[in-house]
Formats: sequence, C-alpha cells, structure tokens
Amino acid sequence: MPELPEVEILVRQLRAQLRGRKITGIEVRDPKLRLPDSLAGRRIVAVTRRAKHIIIALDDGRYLLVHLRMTGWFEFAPPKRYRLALHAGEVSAYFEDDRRLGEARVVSGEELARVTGKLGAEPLARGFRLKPFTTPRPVKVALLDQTLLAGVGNIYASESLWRARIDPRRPARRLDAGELKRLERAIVAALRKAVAHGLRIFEVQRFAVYDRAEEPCRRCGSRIRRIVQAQRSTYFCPRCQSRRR
DNA sequence: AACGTACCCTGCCGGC
DNA sequence: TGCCGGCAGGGTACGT
Repeated sequence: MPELPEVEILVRQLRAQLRGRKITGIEVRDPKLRLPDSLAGRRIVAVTRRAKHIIIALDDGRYLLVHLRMTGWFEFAPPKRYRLALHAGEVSAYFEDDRRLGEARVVSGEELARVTGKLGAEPLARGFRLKPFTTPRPVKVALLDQTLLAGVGNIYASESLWRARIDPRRPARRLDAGELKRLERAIVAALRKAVAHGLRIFEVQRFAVYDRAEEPCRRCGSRIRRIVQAQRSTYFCPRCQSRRR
C-alpha cells in the first residue's frame, strides 16, 4: 500500500502514540525478522520519516528502521496476524505485513546515514527542486528511482505525469525546463493532496489514472491506457499526455 | 556506470 | 465451491 503519503500519515500516528514512551516489550512473531532484545527498556525519542523509511529514534542513539515495502503497516489494535509487536506501556504497535517483504532492524546512526545518504531529494521538504534527469530511461521509470527522487512510487508516478501532461514513455533527459517545472509541481501537488486526504484516497476518491484503464480521462474523456514499463503498470491518458510537444 | 531481469513473499481476484 | 494463473502500491542482487 504505502508510498510517501501513506508513510507520512502512518508516521504521524506512530509519533502521536509512541513518542516519549518506553518500550516495555517486543514480540517477534516472524523469525525472518531479527531484533535485539536490547530494544526493551529503551525510550522512543522521535518518530520521523525519510522517503518511505520509518525512523524510530531510541534514547541510546540507535534507531529502529522500518520499511513497509508492499504490504507492511502498523496497527494499534492486534490484527489477526502480525510480524512484530512493540509494547510501550498502555500502547502497542503491531507490524502487519502479509507478503513479508517489509523490513525492521535496529541500526546505528552511521548505518542510518548510509541508508538515507543514497536517497534523492525529499519532495515534501521546503525548497524541493526536481533535478534535471540525465538518464535516457522513460521518465516514469526514472521517477521510481529513489536515488533521483525519494518517495514517489508506482501510483504517484503515474498520477504526477498525468497532472503534468507528460507522456510516461518520454526519455527522462529529454524533458525541457518547462516540463520539469510542471512535473516538479505535479509531484508536490499529488503527494500533498494524498497526505491531506489521508488513507481515504484509496477508498473514496480513487486516482486520476492509476488503475483506471479503459475509463475516461477526467480532463479530456479519452480512454486511459495501461502499459507496462520496467515490469510495472503505468497508466496515462494518450491524448492529454501526448508524446510530442 | 547504467541498464534489464530475477527474486523476495503472500493474498486476492477473475476466469473456468 | 475450488483450483489456477496473473497480478500487486517496493527494493535489491545480480548479470551484461
């Protein structure tokens, strides 16, 4: 489920529930996850996010670093199945993750820096600028590269390109300055809107193009197309997002 | 260095 | 109802 907006929403919940609390116990239900017992007794001093990484800072200088990947999430009431539970006094956070692709590990500040250091610009940070691409790969594929731009996933890549009226197949480095600026604004707008809507955007609003193949474009009525790029679905409007311009 | 592909896992959905 | 193939919002380890 989670791309940057969903992770941001979850981080706010985790922060509200956990910050300042002492971890009273951990429960690892999935042997694939390895967490040190020394987690218990530590106090959670901050809960933050970088791209799609959840960073839970502990009072001993270490961090619990979580990546949700495809199906990970935290609940505060015990779900049917979960991989990990963090108990913190009266509050518990349960890491559920059907596909078990997510990660949770304890890292030093140095390791954390190594992970975040590889990531590109944070689109919701102040002063965010989309750096011109140098890659010849399709712009949709480039948007998913976390080293170029951090936090955009498959849904918001399609959504942003639709907003910016750019064909997802265009070689990224061919975008001119005007297109880049439009794309930059489109990314920020798409992500901010999603954060503002909360998780309801998945239920109620749906997306402009994502998962809407064969349905009419909201802007021009043309049929939305689905193509596959780098083994992932891309959705776009062939009329609004024309290849040449 | 930069690209494509395979892979990690499981659940769900549509078609038969 | 049951089985099966295909698909899924992420990222990394490889090979070329």
